[in-house]
Amino acid sequence: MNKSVHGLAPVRQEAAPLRRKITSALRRAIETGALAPGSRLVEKDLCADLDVSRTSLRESLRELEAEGLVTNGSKGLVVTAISPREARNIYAVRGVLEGLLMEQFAREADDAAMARLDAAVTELAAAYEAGEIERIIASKADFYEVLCTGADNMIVLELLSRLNTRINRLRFASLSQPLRAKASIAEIFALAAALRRRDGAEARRIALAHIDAAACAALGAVQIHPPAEEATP
Amino acid sequence: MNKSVHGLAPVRQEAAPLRRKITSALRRAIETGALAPGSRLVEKDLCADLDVSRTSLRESLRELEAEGLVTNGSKGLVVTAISPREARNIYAVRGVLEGLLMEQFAREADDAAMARLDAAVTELAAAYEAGEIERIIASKADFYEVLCTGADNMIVLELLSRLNTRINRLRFASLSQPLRAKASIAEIFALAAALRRRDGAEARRIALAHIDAAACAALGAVQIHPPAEEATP
DNA sequence: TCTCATATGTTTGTCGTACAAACTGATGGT
DNA sequence: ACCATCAGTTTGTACGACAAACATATGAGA
Repeated sequence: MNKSVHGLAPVRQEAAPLRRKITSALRRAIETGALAPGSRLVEKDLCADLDVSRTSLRESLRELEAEGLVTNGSKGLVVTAISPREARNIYAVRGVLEGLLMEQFAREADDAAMARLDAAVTELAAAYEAGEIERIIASKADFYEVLCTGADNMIVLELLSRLNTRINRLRFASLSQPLRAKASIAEIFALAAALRRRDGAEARRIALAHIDAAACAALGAVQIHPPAEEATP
Repeated sequence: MNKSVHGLAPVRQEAAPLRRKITSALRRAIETGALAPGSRLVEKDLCADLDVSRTSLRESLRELEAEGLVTNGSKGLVVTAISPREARNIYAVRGVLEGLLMEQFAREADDAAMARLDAAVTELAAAYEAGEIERIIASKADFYEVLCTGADNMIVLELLSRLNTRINRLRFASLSQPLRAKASIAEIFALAAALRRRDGAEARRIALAHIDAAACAALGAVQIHPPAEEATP
């Protein structure tokens, strides 16, 4: 997508409509837990807090509703709570999506994509090293962006982003374990190496293991991807 | 979810908010092609057509935007056009999601789920037989609902629904081929048989083949799931 | 005192209007 | 034929209004 021959990053969107900022603000609040799962979202209060009109606020709430971050229960809008089962399913889905992504990237990525991958991996490793959770999440988003662009599969990017917003609260938990961080770096490097070798199957295996580990860290679950996943004769 | 011991279907939501009806109406219009891909969505016109206020209409548009059915280009809102590449990716993603779904269902479904599956398959086959496209799509939605409920994975249901709204226009094309219909019935029965045997791997293989065939019918593409998909040593 | 019904307040869903800013297209001068 | 200005359209945002659904408090009666 980025056809620039220079290393210029695209200019950031300065003039985002107000409702996007509202949506982002609320999304962040939900992800960080400032708005706890299950808590009610009262329009009047949110308008007062954010100092915006109800019109714009409601449009933002519709977006969040469509994203699944808030739910329209019988008692009005509440922040969606994710059950352990749902979390497990999200990790399982991420597994198959990332598996697909790895194989597509290994098959289709061009040299520019590989170069971008290296840069993204380096940055991600630095972020893990630094231990700054916000930065890790941002770097990881970039990392996926690079992967999906290289694989030319924006559908996966969209779905993964959507899933990630839901489990970012859990990720805060798993990412704050320093032990995991060390292991994660190694896994990411191994992943990149496999991709550079264009070994999609191996990359997929590493990605699955990576997600499993993250899921365990986040959920304390034992097995997210049971043996059946591998049983292809 | 449906714990009723009788065969009672849940009561339909009578008092849906107006904006839901608006959203549904627009979604249908897009799916059927009444609103063609690329065509502009002018708020004032839509308000006039649907006879609703701009406030409610705009909330609906935000939902559709979050669903990816409409896109906010530089020239205002337009109906999202799906490129062949995107369509291929959607089919590929459906493949891995349904693969996961099959294995989960085979592993976790209880007797009630199996019974519901049989009913759904019978209905789906009847729909194919009758050749009524609307009915096929509705039955297939039911079919997935049964599968996801049995697999206890609502996340997949949500993602598949989202993907399906995007490619329903293509499905109109592929489903109208009577030859495909015959083959589809056989595939669906084989799928159900494998699930009843709890043979997740086989069910997954059939599902992949089914999607491949559908994709070919819709896109004229040759291969959506290349060999790498099977290459698990 | 406990219970129920009524009154009161709060929240949501919908509408209409308004207006600034961005964008579009038309008009007209050179 | 080209450009500049002007008017119309479209979007983004805000406000105020009101009915209906819902919640809460209040008070009457058992």
